[in-house]
Amino acid sequence: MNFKNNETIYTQIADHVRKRIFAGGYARGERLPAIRDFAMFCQVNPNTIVRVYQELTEEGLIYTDSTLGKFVTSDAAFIERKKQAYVADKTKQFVASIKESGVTKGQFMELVGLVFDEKL
Amino acid sequence: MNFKNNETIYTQIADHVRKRIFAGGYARGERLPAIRDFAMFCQVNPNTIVRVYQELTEEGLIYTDSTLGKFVTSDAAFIERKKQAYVADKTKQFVASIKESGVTKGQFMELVGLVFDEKL
Amino acid sequence: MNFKNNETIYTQIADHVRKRIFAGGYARGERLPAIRDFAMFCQVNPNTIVRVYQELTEEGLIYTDSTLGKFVTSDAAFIERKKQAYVADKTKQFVASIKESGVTKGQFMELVGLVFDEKL
Amino acid sequence: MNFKNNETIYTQIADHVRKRIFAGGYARGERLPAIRDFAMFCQVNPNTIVRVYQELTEEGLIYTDSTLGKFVTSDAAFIERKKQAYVADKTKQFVASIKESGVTKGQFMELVGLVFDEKL
DNA sequence: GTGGTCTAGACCACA
DNA sequence: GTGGTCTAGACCACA
Repeated sequence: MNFKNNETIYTQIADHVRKRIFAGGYARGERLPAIRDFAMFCQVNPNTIVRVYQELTEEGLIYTDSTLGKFVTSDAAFIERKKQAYVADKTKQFVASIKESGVTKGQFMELVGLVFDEKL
Repeated sequence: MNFKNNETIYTQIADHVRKRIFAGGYARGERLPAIRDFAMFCQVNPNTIVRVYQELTEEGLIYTDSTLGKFVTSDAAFIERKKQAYVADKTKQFVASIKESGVTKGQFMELVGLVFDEKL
Repeated sequence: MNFKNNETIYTQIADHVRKRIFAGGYARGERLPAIRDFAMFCQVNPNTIVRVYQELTEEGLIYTDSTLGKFVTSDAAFIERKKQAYVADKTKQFVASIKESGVTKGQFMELVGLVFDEKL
Repeated sequence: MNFKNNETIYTQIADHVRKRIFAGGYARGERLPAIRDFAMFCQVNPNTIVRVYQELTEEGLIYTDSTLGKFVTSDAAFIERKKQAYVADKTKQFVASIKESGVTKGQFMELVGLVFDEKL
């Protein structure tokens, strides 16, 4: 994982896990990586991962089965709703931001399409 | 101006000014708000604005006429190039990030279109 | 460190560190003094050192390992190139300036030689 | 005249005049440009030139004949002594500074020679 | 303890 | 009034 400078590390990792849950990379009910392992993998202090899991727990995406570890919620509909909300929210923020630069819809939609297909 | 928590204030303001230059809201050659005035307006310390203007100066978007103030560069082609690069870059980052959540191209393009037209 | 009046403190310190890197006094890969320590040593505000390190970071001479500190780049060839450029540049500026006073080459070269050997 | 950022304008102008006196570009006894004219030429506030002339007056290089203007001293020996001192002093400062970067005498003398002849 | 950001406010050069 | 530098010091994320 490479981290950006201008955003806190724990939010970057939280976002990464969230999206992986949305995409099914962590399936519903699946056990998440142990804090220490994940910290090692990210080359990050375990406290940082603790904070990540806290945040996702507050959102209801994961839960703790004490001693067994952290698990993705098994409520598939809930995950789907969160995913739709997340994507819509991020997209609104991004599009609102990019529109401030005075780009036209045509140019922008074309750009998004090309970028999605990794042709640019 | 309302600031987000998880991003530094100076980058948020810098981004705002940058986009306004791209959109022509600050025209080429136009004088930018004085540091102290802008700081008052943003309810922020003057040093924070100093940093914003420093960053934009390094990018070549603005320049200083000491004692007269800060001005947008008058090189329109340069601004246009920077704008294209900015929009493409931000879009690449955003789309790459959003794809991690497992969204399909069809859904996403439709969403972007609706959001652009503020129908959502 | 004694500072001259007519040049900003941060440029004087930056220049000092830069030259020390060139001379190998801070070896490649070596950790630089912590911001607060260096500030104490120079009897200067920590923010001033922040600015010094920022400048050297932009030049590529040093980099940050957040929480571990600041380090000299390990690219020896890069340092050498920067050194040659620095010495040539400063020398050009100085010689051009001193020539305006109407000194002859002979006198000047002799003077430089004596001064280099600290015989004057 | 182009001014550097990191040195005050009045010292830059003062240095320029000083060196021109040393080189005979302003001959001994010659009248210096009127404050307003010189200010116009430098695109600078008249107060700045006032300060320049003050400094040179304190050094004894120029004097004021009230109502007639500012004149270069007619004491040629004095000017010569000042010139030697100036060149020696600046050279000492420069060489001491450049030696900190770890350059060898041979390299440096060769560089100075080339630069003096504008072959580099 | 490490760096990064931000504030409140002073003082300077220049116009 | 304009920007530039600097200080003293707080608070934050991360290890």
